[in-house]
Amino acid sequence: MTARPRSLAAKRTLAAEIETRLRREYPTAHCELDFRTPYELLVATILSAQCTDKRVNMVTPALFAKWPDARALARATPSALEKVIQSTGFFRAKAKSLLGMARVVVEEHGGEIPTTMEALVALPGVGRKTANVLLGNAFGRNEGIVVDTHVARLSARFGLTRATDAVKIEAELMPLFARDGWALLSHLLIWHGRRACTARAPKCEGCVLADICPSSSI
DNA sequence: ATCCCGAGGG
DNA sequence: CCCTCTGGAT
Repeated sequence: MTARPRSLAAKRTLAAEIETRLRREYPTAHCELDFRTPYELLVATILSAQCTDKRVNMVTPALFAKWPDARALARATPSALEKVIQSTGFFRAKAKSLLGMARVVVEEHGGEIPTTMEALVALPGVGRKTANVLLGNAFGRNEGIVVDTHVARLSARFGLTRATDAVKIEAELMPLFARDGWALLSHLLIWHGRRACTARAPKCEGCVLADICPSSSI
């Protein structure tokens, strides 16, 4: 347990220590979604909202066998698609997103998933979080830190950020970490947020960051 | 009951 | 800023 960092320098020092420790704690942290192409990762990521990656991985093999790329998916009927993805929840909204996404990809990008933040976010059902996952994990880009609820909560607890809006949190967070490796860093923060730094009843005992955390209960 | 690596819409 | 969309796991 420590005081909340005040200066930019103090925040950077804390951020670097957090990253070092998390890299050591989770040497094999990686994206748990199964995918072989950018198209597959985009579909899987859209399906992963409010759903575990395990469950997404249970439905995607059938989905990709039926609709192996955006051109095929664009021709799917909503009911057939809904049937396949039903167990991931929000299935009507997700089917609508997937179909709209596939159609825009075919009509405006020649059937290939676009590789820029601007074009990705313009796709139906694709927000900043999903776009960041694609950029980091499918295109090897390094354009930002993925800010989801876990990253938002964890960085707030460490006093690294004050904003509640994801875009502002990202802007506050990026200057604090080294410029390379944001994709891996995002995974580490999310991973730790899910496993230890949970929303309710965080597992501070045994947390590798407890002694440098301003919010730790121990 | 409560939570899940969100996005769109009012 | 609020609400809604949904099934499954715990």
